[in-house]
Amino acid sequence: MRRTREATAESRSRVLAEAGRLMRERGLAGVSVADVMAAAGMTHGGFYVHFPSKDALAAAAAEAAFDEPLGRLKEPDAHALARYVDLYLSSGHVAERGRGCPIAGLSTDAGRAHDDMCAAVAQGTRNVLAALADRLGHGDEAIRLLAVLLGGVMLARSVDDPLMAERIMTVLRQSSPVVDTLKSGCQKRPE
Amino acid sequence: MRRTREATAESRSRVLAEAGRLMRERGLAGVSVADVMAAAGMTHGGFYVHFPSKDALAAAAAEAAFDEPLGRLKEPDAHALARYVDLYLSSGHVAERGRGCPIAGLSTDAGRAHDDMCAAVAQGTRNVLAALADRLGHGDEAIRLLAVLLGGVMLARSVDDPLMAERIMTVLRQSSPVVDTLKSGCQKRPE
DNA sequence: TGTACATCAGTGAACGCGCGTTCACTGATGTAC
DNA sequence: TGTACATCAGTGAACGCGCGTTCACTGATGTAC
Repeated sequence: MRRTREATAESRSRVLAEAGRLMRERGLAGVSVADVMAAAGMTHGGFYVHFPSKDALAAAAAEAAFDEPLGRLKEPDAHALARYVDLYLSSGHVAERGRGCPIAGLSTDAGRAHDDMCAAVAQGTRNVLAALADRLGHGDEAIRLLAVLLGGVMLARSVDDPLMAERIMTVLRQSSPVVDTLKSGCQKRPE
Repeated sequence: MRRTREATAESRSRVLAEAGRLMRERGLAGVSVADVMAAAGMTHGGFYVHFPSKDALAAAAAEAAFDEPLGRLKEPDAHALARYVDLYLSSGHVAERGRGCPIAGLSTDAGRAHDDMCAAVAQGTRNVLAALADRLGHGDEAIRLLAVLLGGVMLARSVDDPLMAERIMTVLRQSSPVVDTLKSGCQKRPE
């Protein structure tokens, strides 16, 4: 049955959010259109009202998945970057792939997917780098910081052991590159 | 028709090598048993002579994929670590996923796969960390170095732009953490 | 060493299942008057 | 504002395709004598 325009928009948002979560958890190929629709509280037939294909959903969901981290990085107060780094290098981030960094959760799949999803993740990644560079006042520092964060979480997930993951997070939080970067970041944007 | 024992072993090796390459390029779900067998010069029916299931192949291929990088890290001469880092932070490594680091190419899939592949990648990752720690004389330094390497290649692949990838590689090669780590590595094992 | 037979690596057709996509249908919403 | 009709979001069955796996078969290899 037909829904209100508002309800339709909410349906589409739920589909996007659940797709973003499930894709990060199970991978694009590991999630079916029916899975996503069921998670959003619908049946699979209605999917094509919202998206022309599964590939189009993947691209839109990948783009949408960057909204949350980019929003956090652009919060006006001075500690936004420190919070971002603390949350990134946390055991919770290692465990909760579905709600974690979309670069860590989607970039491997994006490289193998159709052009639209690949472009969405590439643009999102550049946006995160740009937001970090804005905070740090230096593009090279943004690259250094994001490499450590991304590599740290990938490494901690790869070892598949909570204790080892915690150690990796601790070492990287204490490591000079991250701390130095954060210090210089706070110096540049003390507001 | 039956083959010699040697030919059978070579067939199995070819299947493992091609599976490792294709899985890193296209992902586990993106490669069919028939694809792997065709790449190894056979038809799909013979697959089950060598492996009981596709999952078992994934685990065996993941384990085998670590042989090459671990071998390079354990070469006796003093520059093995420097060569490993130079090759890791190179544009060629960003582009050639099929022959690149198995952590970068397989860990995302491993986290979603059955236990055997997950365990194989986890063990391989720990072995790489141990080999780096042996070279550097310090486990924490191994974590810091591998995080930068892994994160750098993931980031360069994610932006999907050869020029940006080259910039990321250059920044990380010049960055103090990697260079410092290498310096201390050479000091500890000058032999 | 030579011979006869059993073994088994690899072939290619077939099966069954799940998935992306399509489609006829439903009934509440939106709109024209 | 109220009414009649057109629209369309969502349902659930169906289709076709690809994939993992099985199986009967082939013929060269390995082995027992």
